[in-house]
Amino acid sequence: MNLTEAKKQFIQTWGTLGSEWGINRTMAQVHALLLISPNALCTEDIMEQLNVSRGNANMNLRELMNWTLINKELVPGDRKEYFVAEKDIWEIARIIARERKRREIEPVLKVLNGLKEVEGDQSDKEVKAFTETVNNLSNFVGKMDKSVDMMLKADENWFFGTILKMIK
Amino acid sequence: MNLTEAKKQFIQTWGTLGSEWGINRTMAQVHALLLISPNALCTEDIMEQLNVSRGNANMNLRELMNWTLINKELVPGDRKEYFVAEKDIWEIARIIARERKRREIEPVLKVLNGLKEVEGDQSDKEVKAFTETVNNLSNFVGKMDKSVDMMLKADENWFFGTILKMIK
DNA sequence: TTAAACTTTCAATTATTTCTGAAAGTTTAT
DNA sequence: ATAAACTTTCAGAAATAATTGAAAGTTTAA
Repeated sequence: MNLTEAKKQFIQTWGTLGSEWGINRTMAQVHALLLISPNALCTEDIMEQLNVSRGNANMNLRELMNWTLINKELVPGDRKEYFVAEKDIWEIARIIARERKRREIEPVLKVLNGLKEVEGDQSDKEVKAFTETVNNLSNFVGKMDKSVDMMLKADENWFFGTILKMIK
Repeated sequence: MNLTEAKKQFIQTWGTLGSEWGINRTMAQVHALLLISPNALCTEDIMEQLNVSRGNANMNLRELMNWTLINKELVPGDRKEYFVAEKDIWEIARIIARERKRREIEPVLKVLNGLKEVEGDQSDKEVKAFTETVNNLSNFVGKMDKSVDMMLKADENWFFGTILKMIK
């Protein structure tokens, strides 16, 4: 397979994975494009290569900056903004873990903890089933949260080294 | 907070989390409803409690069965089908991990491995950047895949015991 | 200043996903 | 057989999400 075809397939695959994970497809595609690009790209480049409008390109670049998955890069003698992606996969994984923890895990944990204090008689089976599920979930999600914290502090080799060692 | 209000909030929160993870909101809500229900519910119950149509209820129940997150339960002397959710959170986590691995990780891994064989001169920086990213990603996703395999075999206490011990 | 170069915004459009509900299909009891 | 009880299907409707593109906003150089 030639490079042009391979790039296309890579960008497409990453975009599909993105939507399956609740991430805007174009955002994932812009990220993919920058991931495999040896040099920084400007908005025009992205519009051209992905066939998207200026507004769309701008919006998704901004969002990728929010996630800190990409950075602006200034090219001397040029007024345009150029963008480069963080290339270290472990660093990317940490950024995504950190953001999803903040946006998803933490708010849910907060709600679950609030729901532990539902009033009612524990001999009522409705109440019992509810509190049991909420307690179990809150306990589980709490452990997930702590596990992500650990991963955020860890070094890649040590992390996978330890995890994969368990399998034996 | 009273039970009715708490239930509503729980179902709503779970539904929102579902959409953030690329899962149909109603499917997540049906799951939530069954998770906190002490007894099996029939399609009518779900239509009523979630205010959804028969078609919608049926479709999402079927999909939850596909995931094996819920099971049919027969009530003697009744022709209707009743549904119960798996309540063990660790088992639920394993089911979700297993399904997402199958639907998302494995296909991506396959594509990435295919893309390793892109033809072209490694002294071309475009080719070099592409193969480097693809190789790093493929390596990383491969480790993720193996980690999920391990989790699928593991016992909850041992798993979190080991993971959380690392944090110290 | 000011005008060119560039970025951001946002109302309107388009695309995608989800939902409805009635009809068709299936099963069971008699 | 057949009719009642129940489940599934699916074309069209509704809801949601993403995209466009032109106008407004901002920055820079001279």
